[in-house]
Amino acid sequence: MINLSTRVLRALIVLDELRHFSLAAARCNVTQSALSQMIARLEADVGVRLVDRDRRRVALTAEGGRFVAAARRMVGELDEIAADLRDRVDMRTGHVSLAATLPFAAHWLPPLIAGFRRSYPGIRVELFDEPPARCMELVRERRVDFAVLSMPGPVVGLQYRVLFQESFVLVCPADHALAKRKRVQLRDLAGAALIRFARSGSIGRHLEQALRGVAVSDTLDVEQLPTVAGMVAAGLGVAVVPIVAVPFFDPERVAVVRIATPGLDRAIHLVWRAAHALGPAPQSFVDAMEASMAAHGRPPLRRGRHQLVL
Amino acid sequence: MINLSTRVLRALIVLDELRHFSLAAARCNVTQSALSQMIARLEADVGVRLVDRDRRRVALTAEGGRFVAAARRMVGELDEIAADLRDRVDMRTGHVSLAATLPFAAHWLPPLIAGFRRSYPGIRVELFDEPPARCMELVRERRVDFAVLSMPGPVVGLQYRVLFQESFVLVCPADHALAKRKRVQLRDLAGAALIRFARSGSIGRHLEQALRGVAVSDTLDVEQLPTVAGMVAAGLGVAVVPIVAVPFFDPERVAVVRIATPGLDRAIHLVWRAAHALGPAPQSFVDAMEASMAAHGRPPLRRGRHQLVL
DNA sequence: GTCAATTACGTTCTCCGTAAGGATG
DNA sequence: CATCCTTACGGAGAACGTAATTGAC
Repeated sequence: MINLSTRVLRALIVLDELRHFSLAAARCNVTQSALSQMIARLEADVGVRLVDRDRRRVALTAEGGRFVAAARRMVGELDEIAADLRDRVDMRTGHVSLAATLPFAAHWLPPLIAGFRRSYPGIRVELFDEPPARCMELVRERRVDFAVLSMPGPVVGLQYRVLFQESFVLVCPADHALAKRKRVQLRDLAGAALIRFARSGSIGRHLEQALRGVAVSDTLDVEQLPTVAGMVAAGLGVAVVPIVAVPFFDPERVAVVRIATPGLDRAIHLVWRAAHALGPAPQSFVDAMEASMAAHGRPPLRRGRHQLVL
Repeated sequence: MINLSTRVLRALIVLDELRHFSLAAARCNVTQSALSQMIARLEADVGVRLVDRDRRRVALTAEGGRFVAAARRMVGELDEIAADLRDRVDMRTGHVSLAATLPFAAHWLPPLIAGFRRSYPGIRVELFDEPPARCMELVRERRVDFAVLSMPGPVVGLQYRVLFQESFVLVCPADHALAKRKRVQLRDLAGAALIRFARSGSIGRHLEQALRGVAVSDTLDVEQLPTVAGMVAAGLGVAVVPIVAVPFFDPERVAVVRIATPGLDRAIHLVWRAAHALGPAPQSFVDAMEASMAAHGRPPLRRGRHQLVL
């Protein structure tokens, strides 16, 4: 099985173009002697005479002509893939696909993606907004490069690290008794009508534990965050939601109150395939995510036309 | 400009197939350490991580996948051209094209070509029967690999060597006075009606010099050898022709007599491009030509159903 | 004699193998 | 602790450069 280096192929191509050993050698940055040896070795390797060397004139044989044509195709292929990879490293082309749960997908990521696309117009960005379980599936299936969600614990085939600590807030009708408070404790919810959401999911379980022992007056169970937002706005009750969910709530009709109960925060993770490094574009997107959080310690959020500060 | 060897490409392809460094190394007949270094060097060369190495699992990155696809195309191209060249060296495929003047093309070469094609069914043979000047043109234009003809002298761009010495014979009507002779001298043609042919060509000039001083009774000038044959057969006169032309003459009506005048022979040459070696197939054809002459010292010729002996 | 490619030879450098190192399950 | 990839280091061989040689014009 023939082995040869692309340097030899390039040398042959240059020799075919210039038809002159010394000039070709100069262009290849080797001595004329080295070029002569390279071609001689190449001919020995392929077992055919490729170049007719008159002392005065250089020309390829018929076989040399066929070979140099193939050499051009090979070198072209190499240069093409090399340029393609360089483009990807330099972020001129590429692809990022990620999965995230609804609050991230709907309110945090859009401006971030917009900024990323401005920085790297050649990179295609693909976002899947799915429930956490499906997000993890997408990562494992290689459908996405990574996901943003709260991991319940280690999962085979996946690795993760903490992106930030997410805190929870109380959302209540603007005219609710707690609406004017700067901060509340979970036990302050005693007697309130509580809207619980996604009880089967990780948030639901997380909150259920935290609220154990707090005697609420009434509960409504729903799955989707927008439903919670509608209910609170309608005055049906209060809810405890992660802070990234705040933009779902109508600022005119819903108040947001920080919850001071310690230990309520939960970690949001960056999740990607085990044994896989992120490629240049995905890595760069992650960098952008972390940079956007660097100043705040959490994703910056807007509520209505105003930056949300708590 | 990236330089790498096909061995590395093959190694990467095998690694992609087996997804296991140790096994891939074994198949490549190198140690696992060597393979590891090869891949590491390759990654450094192209500037991108190509392989994700979990200690347990090996998988290509997105960039690695693109690169290995290109690697497969490159290696495929190489193997293809290598097989093609091997086929040509081993004479399984190839091409021979030659030019020759009429007598060679019409009577000497056909059986030779037939034998050659039996020996090498994959080789295409192309024969141009043209006048000498056109034959040389064809060689210079690279339309043919070589030609068989009598060179008047050195020509720029062409090189040649003697294939054999061609002698001349007298052809005369079977009832002619000289027909019974075993051999004649040129001066014996005095008083005979002489048919001259191709006076402008090399044969014509060659004979005109030789016949200077011989007082023939009459002359007819024609160009084409078949015309000479028809005239002699019709009893219009005698002619001096190269021995390879004998098969053109009707054995029933024309006698052939050897000419003993010394110095009348002329050399027939193998002519090919200067500064060019013959490829495998043309070289082999030339070998076959020379082998067919080895026993005779000249091309073997048939006249009617019988081998011609003079 | 000059130009241009090959050959000879010494040196450098690449690349492989052995062996130790480190991480993972 | 076993597996499997990486790193370290030493040696063998390939390839390059310098210089002498050959060959053509």
